[in-house]
Amino acid sequence: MAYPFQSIEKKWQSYWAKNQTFAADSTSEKPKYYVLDMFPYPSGAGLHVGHPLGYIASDIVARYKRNKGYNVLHPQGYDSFGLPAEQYAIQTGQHPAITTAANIKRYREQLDQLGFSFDWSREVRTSEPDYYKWTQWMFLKLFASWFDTSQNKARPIEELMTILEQSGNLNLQTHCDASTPEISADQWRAFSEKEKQTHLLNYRLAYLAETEVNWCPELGTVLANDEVVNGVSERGGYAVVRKKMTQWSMRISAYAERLLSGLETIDWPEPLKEMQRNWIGKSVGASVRFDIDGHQDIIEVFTTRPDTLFGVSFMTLAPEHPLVEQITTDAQKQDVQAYVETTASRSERERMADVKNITGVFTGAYALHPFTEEKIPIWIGDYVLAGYGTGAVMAVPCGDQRDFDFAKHFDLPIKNIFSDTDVSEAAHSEKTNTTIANSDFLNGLDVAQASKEVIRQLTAIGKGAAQITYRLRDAVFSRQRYWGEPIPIYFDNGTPRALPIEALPLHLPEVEKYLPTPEGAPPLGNATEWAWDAQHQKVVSNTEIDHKRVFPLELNTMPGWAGSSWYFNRYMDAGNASQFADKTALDYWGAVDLYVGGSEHATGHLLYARFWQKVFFDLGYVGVEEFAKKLVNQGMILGNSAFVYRKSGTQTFLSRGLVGDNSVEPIHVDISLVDSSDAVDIEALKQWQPHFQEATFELEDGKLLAKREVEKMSKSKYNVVNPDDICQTYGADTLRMYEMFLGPIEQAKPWNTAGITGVFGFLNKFWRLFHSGDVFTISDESPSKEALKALHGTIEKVTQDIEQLSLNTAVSAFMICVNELTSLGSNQREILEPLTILLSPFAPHICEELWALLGHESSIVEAPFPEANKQYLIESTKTYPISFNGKVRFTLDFDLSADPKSIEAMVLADERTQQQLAGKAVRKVIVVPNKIVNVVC
RNA sequence: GCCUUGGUGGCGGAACUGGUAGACGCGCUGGAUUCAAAAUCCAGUUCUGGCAACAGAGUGUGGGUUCGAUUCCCACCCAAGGUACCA
Repeated sequence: MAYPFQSIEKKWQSYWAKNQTFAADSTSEKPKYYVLDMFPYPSGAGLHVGHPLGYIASDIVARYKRNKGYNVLHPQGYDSFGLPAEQYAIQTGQHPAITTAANIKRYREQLDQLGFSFDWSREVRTSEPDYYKWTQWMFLKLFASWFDTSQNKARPIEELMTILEQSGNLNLQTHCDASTPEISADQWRAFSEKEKQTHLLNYRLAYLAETEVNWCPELGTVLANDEVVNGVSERGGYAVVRKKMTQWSMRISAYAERLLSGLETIDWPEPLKEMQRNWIGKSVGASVRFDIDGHQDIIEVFTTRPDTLFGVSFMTLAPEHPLVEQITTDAQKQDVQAYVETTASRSERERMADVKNITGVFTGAYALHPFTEEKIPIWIGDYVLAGYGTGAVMAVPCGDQRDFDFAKHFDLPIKNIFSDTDVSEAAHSEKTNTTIANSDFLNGLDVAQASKEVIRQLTAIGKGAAQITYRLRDAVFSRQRYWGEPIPIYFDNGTPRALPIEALPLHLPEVEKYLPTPEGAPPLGNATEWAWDAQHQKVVSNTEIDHKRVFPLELNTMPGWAGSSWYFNRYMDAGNASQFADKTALDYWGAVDLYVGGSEHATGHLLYARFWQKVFFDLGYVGVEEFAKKLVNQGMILGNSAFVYRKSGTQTFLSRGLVGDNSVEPIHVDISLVDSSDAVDIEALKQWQPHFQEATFELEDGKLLAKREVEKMSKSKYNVVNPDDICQTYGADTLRMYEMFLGPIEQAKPWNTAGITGVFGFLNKFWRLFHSGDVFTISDESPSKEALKALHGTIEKVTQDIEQLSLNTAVSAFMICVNELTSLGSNQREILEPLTILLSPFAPHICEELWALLGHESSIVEAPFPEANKQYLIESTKTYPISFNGKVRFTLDFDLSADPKSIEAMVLADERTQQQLAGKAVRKVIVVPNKIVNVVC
């Protein structure tokens, strides 16, 4: 008989809810611990067994830390703005808020049945006005800030205005748009209000500018760089094209260096840090200015190899480079124009797909070498990207493979500037194994020395300087969608203006259609009530826009990552109506101590959240610069798909062994129709989908065998395992422990329902320790030494394992312990009481029940976590393996208090030693305490 | 190509700073209980040979260091994830 998990789980879940057992207190004297999960998007499909993996791990840590005496914050919420609800709204006209609320209700039911110790009183939903009010508030703070490079931090825009008032921007050190004009204080003062506002957009951390964006026509919106994968949209896989549009952006590039160096201070997985480093893409090198023969203009290039300056044999400009038109000679005009047009007509995707084809064209113009004054032909090539560096490169064929290939293809000279290095077949792109030659004052130097020297000389003649470039681009922040936070901006004669803070939240208006307007404006363009009455400080009907002081409101909404960039701070003081969180609460909870979530957010959410946190740290709103001290990526739980093979063009299905040379298509079938021997239940298959009723089946040994494959869990692959079903059959405690037992949490692993019986059996065995027959029975006698040893060894091991998040081995340790106690017949209170608390983070329901049966009234969350008594772990005698030259030959029992010398003497005195030696001399004896004795002979 | 992580039985996976490799679970085999089944319990299960005691091999491959290597070093192979005309 299985233990009554169903009634137990229901009982304690309602007990916890009723007593607010897990509500955290922000004013505790106890040390704090903040465990956070990445909050889910509540999709319509509900949870499958893969989703709760990370939640279970963090819940174990949360419960453990509570028992360890910490004040634990373990909240949960919903990232509830998002595309699926909006697309459902487009199809059905149902408001996304309704869909979202229904999905959240379902999520909550599923989460509750797993017994998580979330503090639901702090729940957040990014789509609720009392939450997104503060997202909008933060946007306005970003809008009202600029980055001061001299102080390396964000500052309020008013302080910049004071500086401009006093001295213009001539000596200003800031991170601003490349096209920002130089202005003096006089010029600034002479600016009209509109001119001032336009100028300030060059500095604001949230700014409106015409930028080249990733436009996805299918989705009808722009996408951030991290939402574009291989030239298509991450969601849906639709084509993405480059397009110039006026868009809101976040000046995250100002924080490139701090985002990079901050990684050194946080305990995050190395692969994830590496992804962020690559995304930020720091390159150290120099900028070099080349004069153009017969022109006023100069070409500026960025290079990571300034040491190769004397190896330059041509220059290459991106086809979009602004100088292309001006410098092209009449003779080359036609060719150049044709080339520029062809490249412009090609999508990003085509350009990427076709990187092996070398294309380019000569402009007819020449640049002049900064030292030798040599004439260098200027070419155009689409291997140079307009968006990186300066959009121009100095081509050094002997030191860069792409330059080499380009030179070979167009028969341009290849000058060798490396001594004793062959560059006839390929470029020498490594920075090692060579010294510089044929390079005037650089001859004989190595790469590092030469780089340093050439930068010194370039600086001296004013033709270059050391420079650092980052790949990180500013993040586009506008989305042409309905179901997102409205950007709290109105337009005064085309100039963007912040809504006053008191006017927040700026509520989403009702619209009739969730599609873009016929003119192509975002869905908010359909709203009739979407204008700002500045005088009365309220949103009014669009028809009033012509009136004095009524202005159009911004139609774009914020991207999905806006709300998730700061939610961890909101949990600290979720109910606060007057601030995003009180400073006292923020200071008390500080940073997240353990953050659990997927690595797919590496260059999205996790980068943007770090950026926002740094800005609000600079502005003094939060006290820590990195929001999460430690992060763990849980691996995916994969589904075990099943296929049957259909003979091509027929309705005949073959058992997998009969496929042979037949041409077949694999067809997914529902995994519930396939048993553990991979045989398909054909009758059930016919019931499942009608078209199988007319099918014929070719069997082997009377069975239709399916092919198995491990894939991502998804509805369309019919391989989803639902946690509800597992809870029904085995209970939540079994599911929790089994998911942990499956393997290390960082690792991806396939789900296999068959294995769950092991954990289920364990919990039943544990239950039976407390019961004889069906009667609760425990003994008040003193436990045996063996039982105490088993208990304390388990306490020691489990404590270590939880601290290291090695939860699979902790489950194993419990199994060993219970097996041992069962075979000892040990059911003493002194053993079972601590064991119950020890297990409670993993299997909270059964432990609560047993704890109550043990006669305690209060919840076990208040019971102290047991400490291992080391005295029980030390054995007085121990069996040592004795090995000869590393091979174990026999064992001997020793008193552990004996010193190594006497152990050695005993080994040598044993007659088996003499047998093993067979006359050979003993060279030395190695005694490894508690492990092994090795005799070297 | 580059970066990161990893490679251990039929399977998921253990092994602390180098110290008896394969814990724990699944599966499989045999047994007990049962009229029978489910459930439960007991024993066995890396491979090869042997009834057995036992012997030999064995942590992707090849070398090295060491009394002793899954662990450290060198070279290579493979897999997963990330990323790419980034100058």
